[in-house]
Amino acid sequence: MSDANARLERLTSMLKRRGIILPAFEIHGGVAGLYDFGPVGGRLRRRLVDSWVEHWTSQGDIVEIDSPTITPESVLIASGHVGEFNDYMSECKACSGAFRSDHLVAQNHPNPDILTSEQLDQLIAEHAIECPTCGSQDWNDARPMNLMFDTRIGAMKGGRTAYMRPETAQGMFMLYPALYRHFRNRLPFGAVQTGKGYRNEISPRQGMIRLREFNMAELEYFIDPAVEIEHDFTPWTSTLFNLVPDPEHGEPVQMVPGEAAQKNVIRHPTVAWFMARTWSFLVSVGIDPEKIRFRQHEGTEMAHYATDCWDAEIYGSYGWIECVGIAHRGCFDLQAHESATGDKNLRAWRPYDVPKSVDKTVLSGVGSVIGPAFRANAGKVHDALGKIDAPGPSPPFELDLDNGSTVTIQAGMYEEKHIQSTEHGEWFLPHVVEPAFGIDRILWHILDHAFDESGKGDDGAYTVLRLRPRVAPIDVAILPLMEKDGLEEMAMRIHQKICSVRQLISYYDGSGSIGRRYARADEIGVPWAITIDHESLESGTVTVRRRDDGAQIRIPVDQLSSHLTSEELESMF
RNA sequence: GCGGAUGUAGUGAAGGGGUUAUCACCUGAGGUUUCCAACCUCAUGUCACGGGUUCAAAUCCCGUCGUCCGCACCA
Repeated sequence: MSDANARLERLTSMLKRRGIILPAFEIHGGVAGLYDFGPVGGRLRRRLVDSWVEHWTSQGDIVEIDSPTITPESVLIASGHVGEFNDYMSECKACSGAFRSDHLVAQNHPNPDILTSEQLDQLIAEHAIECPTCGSQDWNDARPMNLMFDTRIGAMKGGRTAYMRPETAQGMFMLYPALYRHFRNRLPFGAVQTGKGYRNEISPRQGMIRLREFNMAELEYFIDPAVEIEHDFTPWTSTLFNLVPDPEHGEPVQMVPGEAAQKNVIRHPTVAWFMARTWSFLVSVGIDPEKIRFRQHEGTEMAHYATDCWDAEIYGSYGWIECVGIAHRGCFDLQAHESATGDKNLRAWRPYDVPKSVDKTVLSGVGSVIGPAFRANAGKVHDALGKIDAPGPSPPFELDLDNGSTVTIQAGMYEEKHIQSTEHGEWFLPHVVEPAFGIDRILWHILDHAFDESGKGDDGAYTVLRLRPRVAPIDVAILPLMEKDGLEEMAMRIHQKICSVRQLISYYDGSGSIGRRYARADEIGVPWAITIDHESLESGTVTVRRRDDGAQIRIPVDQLSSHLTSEELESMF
């Protein structure tokens, strides 16, 4: 076994032993692709998600929403997920190549998309379809590849088909009208949502990398495609990003994001800007900047909705893993929902710089004549006349109505009407830039990058989880030097006081030698350990030990929670 | 879904047709200890599930389930 695999096993078993990440439902045998966050991991995840939400909402034009995970089928039909996820696959028995069954029979059927698996198998057999890879004609039966968990809304047969959402994004699109009102009809604006997404993976592998139920965090940023946003790239003027463009577009380069946008390596400046903001987030929660790269999707691998997509990949025990997808989705989703529902509220209003005035003369039916003459068709006649610029053909003339019939218009049935109006703008479909984060994958890499076994002394074998304080599950360990002479009472009081402070969590540990307790705290990444000794009883001061180097200072106990809250302990060493 | 491997305490491992299943770490209690996994004593906790063979199954056989690895799949 390689060293890397051995390290991975030690990390995994530590995560399980210390209650960070554990296989779910284990007493019932476990289920691949489902994990629990334990007493330590649960808080780590919460801190990570909170950091993420704060990172985006601090921008000022982004709000948080939350929508159901159960999603009616029609939503996912409109979004394309049902079509995309419902394909049948055929596998070649000879070379194990897997192909979409409908593509295999595309030449043999006008609309293979609608065929059942039996029909597909029959067509493949009839036409002796060859495997595109190896030429064999021996196929396994077509099987559906729907990766969504289905369910029903409502009991019994009357229930409506629904799916567990495969992404959170649709919730933001459903709420577009509410967001548009909230932001007083002004683009750009965005919404974030964090929560669970579901994919019924055929065979989940690689631990936290491919899950059946996973934590997502997605941002939809709505922009006017006609307006070039001036993004401020100055925070990253000396930060070189590792960029791996689509091979058709160029070689991997290191470049600051502003330049990459300017030189069109990244095609859209807003995409570049979100890539930069994403980089900053990842680094702020403890991802090693050396292990981040951005890779552009190739045309063939692009999701069905995306027009340009860059993945943030993080390097860890499983190699380079896609952890964030930043996609320019164009107007795909809003348009899809608009045409599926006919809803008129999925657009934004763009005022013209100079209002367009309309000044024309058209024909206008005379109601008192047309009404009796055409009765039920009168309305259509009015509409058709209104489209004819004055003076129009000389009467009598034939007029085509939009219901296909033709009527004869006599003089006196209409008059000329002068129309003068001003158009101040137009309705358009906003475009969307979507950064979508796989929280579990990021969390995994935080742990992976923080897991330090370099040890101290000769024997090595000392584990420290070097988590950033902002994501550390526990802020501080409270350790009485010994559990006697009143040290334990004082320690317990401090512990309870810290825990009562908003956003702070401590834990009390009085068992084992002081060194063992430091080691336990280090292993789950507690950044600070407070030790209460006899001097504490007399002077009201305690020692603060820094996880990363064991250095200690002594501070008054009543300053503890304020120092922890303000994160200024670091500067006191 | 296919092929291979595998399932023994919280973790990691050893063992194996025989009645009390072993070891280390971990965890807990007590002792000791005035700051970095010290030490001593004690304790909790385990053979995935179901069936078969057998006087006796954790061990052998069959099945199921789970897990791991490879193939394939993977917005």
